[in-house]
Amino acid sequence: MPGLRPRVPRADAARNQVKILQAAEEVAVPIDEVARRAGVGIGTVYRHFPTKEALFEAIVVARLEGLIERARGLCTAADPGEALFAFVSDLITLAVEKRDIIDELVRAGVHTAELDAPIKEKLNAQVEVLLHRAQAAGAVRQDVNIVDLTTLLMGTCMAAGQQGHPECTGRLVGVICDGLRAVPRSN
Amino acid sequence: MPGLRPRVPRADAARNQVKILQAAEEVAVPIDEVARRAGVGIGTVYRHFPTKEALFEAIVVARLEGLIERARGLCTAADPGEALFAFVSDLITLAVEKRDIIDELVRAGVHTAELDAPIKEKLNAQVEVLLHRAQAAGAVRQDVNIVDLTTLLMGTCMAAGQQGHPECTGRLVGVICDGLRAVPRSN
DNA sequence: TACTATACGGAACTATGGTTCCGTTTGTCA
DNA sequence: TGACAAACGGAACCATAGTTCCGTATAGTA
Repeated sequence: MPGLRPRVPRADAARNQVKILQAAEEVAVPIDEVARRAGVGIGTVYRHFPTKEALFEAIVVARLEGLIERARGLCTAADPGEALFAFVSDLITLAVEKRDIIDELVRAGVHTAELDAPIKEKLNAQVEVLLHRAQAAGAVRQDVNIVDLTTLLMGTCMAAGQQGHPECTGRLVGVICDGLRAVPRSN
Repeated sequence: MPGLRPRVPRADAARNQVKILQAAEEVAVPIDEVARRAGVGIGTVYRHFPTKEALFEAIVVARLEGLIERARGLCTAADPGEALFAFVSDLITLAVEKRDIIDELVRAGVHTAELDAPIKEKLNAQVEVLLHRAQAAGAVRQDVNIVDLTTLLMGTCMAAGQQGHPECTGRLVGVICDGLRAVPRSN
């Protein structure tokens, strides 16, 4: 049963995989451009990632994993409210810094929806923990749910990433966090 | 000087222009699909709009004009705060309803940035009036500016439009408006 | 060092979708 | 009701960008 073989990759292959991933992070689309920047041939890119989508997905997954980690870390913070707000702030700041990828993703067509579900689920679950803790502590209004929160965050990340006004970041975070803190009104 | 001729279009041409515009509103991309839905030939689409971009731009401009109108109407409302919040609410609701166009626009590649500048400027100016009035009335925090506001709105429209959760709309609007109302904190 | 599985490079191919062109049709007007 | 400018239809064309294929190069190993 050859399926059990660990499949040790050749050294150059491992190196190239990293180069490709890095190149794709910095560039906007065309595969041959990614190849060029990574200093490899097109064929090599395809050897590592069967399809352009797969390549992007790999990048996104890596990024999401980072966020999950961040969220997990904040779950045990002393102040649950501040923990959630810190997460919001980090996320949006990151989106602004790495705007090319964000709007690549957006433009590449709402992969958001199709993307590897399990990882999104994991992130969602982790953020939900943050949200619930913050709500339990009375730091965040009761009426918002995880879907509301992620929608709000997704949107702000996209918008903040697109139009290049990094100086707004702080205020955007401020408005959103204050909005989350507020007591719901009737209107 | 033939340039002064009013250029009266033929009746069928006028009719087709409308059909094309309507078809393009409902569909996602391909020109030939737009043509099919409009019940005209591809050539006809191109007779009316020199390029695909021009077609989309025409739609966006029309839509923005509607928003400008709406904003203008709200400028004289008795309660400046509520006027701004009403605008926010309308805008986001509209984005959710017409989500196909929104994310078409987004996906079509941040035309947002390139788009016919004057009309954007006009909308911006009009919304700015709403914002300033609301701030003067003490209904909205002083630290947000027009760029912050539009970024926030753009983002929420995109996100709300994309992932299809219309039931969140109300809460999103709520969070944002409350965030705008809040007094800025130091953190 | 020789051998081979693994990996590489990139030309060629394909699919998609925008745009052009021109022969045909039709609205308008005398 | 001609006559003709205006408008139409859609096949053909072109560009872009993703993907395949296969001959060549090389890391790893005996």
